Amino acid sequence: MNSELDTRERILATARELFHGRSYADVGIKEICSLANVQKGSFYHFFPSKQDLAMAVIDNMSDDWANGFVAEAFDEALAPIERLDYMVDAVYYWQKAAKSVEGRMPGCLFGNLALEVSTRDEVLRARLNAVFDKASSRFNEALEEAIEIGDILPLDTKATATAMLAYLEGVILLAKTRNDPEVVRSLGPAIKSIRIEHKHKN
Amino acid sequence: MNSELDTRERILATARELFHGRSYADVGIKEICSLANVQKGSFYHFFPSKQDLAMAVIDNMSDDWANGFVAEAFDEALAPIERLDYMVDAVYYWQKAAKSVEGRMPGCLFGNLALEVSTRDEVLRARLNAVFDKASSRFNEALEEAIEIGDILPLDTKATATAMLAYLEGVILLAKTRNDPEVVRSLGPAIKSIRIEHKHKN
DNA sequence: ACTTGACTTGACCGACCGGTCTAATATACT
DNA sequence: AGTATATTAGACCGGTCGGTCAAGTCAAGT
Repeated sequence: MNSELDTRERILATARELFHGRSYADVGIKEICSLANVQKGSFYHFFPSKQDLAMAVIDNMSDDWANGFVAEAFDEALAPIERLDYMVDAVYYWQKAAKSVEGRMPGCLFGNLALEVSTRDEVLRARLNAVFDKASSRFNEALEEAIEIGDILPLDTKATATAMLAYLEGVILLAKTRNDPEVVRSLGPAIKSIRIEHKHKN
Repeated sequence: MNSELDTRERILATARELFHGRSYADVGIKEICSLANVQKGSFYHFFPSKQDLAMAVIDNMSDDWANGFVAEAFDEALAPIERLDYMVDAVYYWQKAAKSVEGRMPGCLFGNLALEVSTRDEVLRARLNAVFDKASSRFNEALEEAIEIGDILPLDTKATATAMLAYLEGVILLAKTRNDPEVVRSLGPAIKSIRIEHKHKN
């Protein structure tokens, strides 16, 4: 029987929300437990450590993300270039909604965690890196397709895809620092202007 | 007399290094004090709180930055477009050097702090935002000049300048997550491909 | 009926956090 | 010399941190 949403799920959802809205270090296990209506002991029954919880949160968010609006954005029915705009829009609306609820722009959970923990925790860093790789490959597919159908001139799709992801993360970073989602809308579309040519043979 | 480098300066330098190499939350005042060979009491004589220390660190780094390689990069003797490459190079060599010393890529102090604290601390957030504004205006000047001398076609310089800064921060974020400065070198130069056109009149 | 093992409870642990405070000491001015 | 002031020293504070643990509860398996 589901004890009104599996205890584990409740912990996960609460942790995800808190980590996203604040930061890894600022959110304690005690707070997660009380928000999720769970006792400490139960927590440590499901998650051996805070680090393990973070891993689970990353995986969980990554899945939701991949099956949610990223799946929509990179839908093959959309023209490849339009997928980029869709992605930017999705980020914009999400951040805007989050801000109107919490008062602050939370930014990207992965970006936030990456900068916070990657000098301290190899395991989490690697996990976050894998998430970025996966995201970047989505951009890559879109670019390859765009070239194939002649929408854009040939270029180094892998490098450009990574650059686009970097740009998106950078835009979110700046928007969060300004606490203003409109930055995403005004800067975001320029993601389409980024180009990295194939390397010349030396 | 300088007690072998002003106590205050020693605290500042140590804190800057630690905050940059790890994070704001992870570094305690006690650790800063012992590394700087200063007692707690002295610390709180110079800095009313950890937040004030963070402010001072931000200002200090911002000054060093503006008078250091940013001043070099945006030297008016350089062709405007070359300044962008210079900036990317500077970031690359700095991150590479830091990694070879510490084993990890620290990334950008401002970006790191921005994502870590801006949902929690309005004052720090505003300060960081001001730093980004200042940096962005440097890009803006270069772009205006580049247009004036006909190096690039007219565009929305302010928006493009901010986009370029965002891109740089994003590239650093990804590089840090990969713990690989080479990302800066391979992705960085594409900063020149970013363009945001003037808004159409509606 | 009895055992097993997953799950829950909440008290408890040592370590550490940011910050305070009093007393001592060095320095500068008169 | 005497006094005010800037600086240092380090014990101390309440609170929180991540994590442990012994003692249970409860449902399913035999």
